Amino acid sequence: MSETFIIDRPNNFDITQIFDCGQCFRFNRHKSKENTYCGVAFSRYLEITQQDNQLYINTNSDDFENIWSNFFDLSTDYNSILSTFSDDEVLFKAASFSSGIRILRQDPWEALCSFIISQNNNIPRIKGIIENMSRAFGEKFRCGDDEYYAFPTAQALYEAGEDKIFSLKTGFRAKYIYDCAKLVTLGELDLEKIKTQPTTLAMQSLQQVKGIGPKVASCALLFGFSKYDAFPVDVWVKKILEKYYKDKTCSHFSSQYAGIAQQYLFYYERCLNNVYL
DNA sequence: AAACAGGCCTAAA
DNA sequence: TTTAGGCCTGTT
Repeated sequence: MSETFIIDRPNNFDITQIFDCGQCFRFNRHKSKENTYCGVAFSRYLEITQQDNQLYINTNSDDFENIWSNFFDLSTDYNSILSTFSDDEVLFKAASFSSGIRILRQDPWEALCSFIISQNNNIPRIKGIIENMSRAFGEKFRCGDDEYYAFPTAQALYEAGEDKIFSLKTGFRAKYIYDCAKLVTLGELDLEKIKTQPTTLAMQSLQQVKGIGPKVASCALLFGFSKYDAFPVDVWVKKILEKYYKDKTCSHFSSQYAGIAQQYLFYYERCLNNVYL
């Protein structure tokens, strides 16, 4: 339980970039421990520390192999992806700056639900809602002496009902969350099937649901379904396109790694604007 | 106090 | 097919 798994000199791995680039909402910098992030994913609690070019993960080798190796997308060579961006000066600069980012392989339902919550919302409040929602409807589990809550299943939210979801201050998103949870529970929205669909089709499938538009769908696909070619366009990316790519067409970002490019640009531009200070 | 936040829906041109 | 308001809530 209290084993520590160590990775020496991880490639393209910066826990600050990974957890602050806005792709997931349940991990935060540890209150007191330096260089440590902690959070919950896949019904497990994780603490991860990065210092002196080493990674310390509080997990046993079974969970590392079965859960976290996949979660952190360790089998993907980000340097080779990054090198495909070398013909775009702005992008290559952004990518070099953000080269420690990895696109987490999050649970599809959690990613989808989280990005429904994210719409017209700010990150601290998104995190708060998700935490309260997990506390209210997620399965409780223990890690050491402490208790944590898994992200609620679609079925748990469906059974909770729209009113209880609304009471968590989700506002107008409550009915979107409820409807989506219902569809997933009843098998009318098949996330496993969507995982196998090409991105364009997967986008259409998700956008059948009211409350899921292009931004929410593409974020869910990128962060929850590992669709690297999904290209979320939010207010920041709009600004970036205006600022650096005025003369380009949108097909400029249509490679199989467009989503990763987006994330590099997104993080880079937000750092330029001191969003993370 | 009014505007805004990692959008989306609906109604109207 | 594109465009303007409105929307829950919390923060500034």
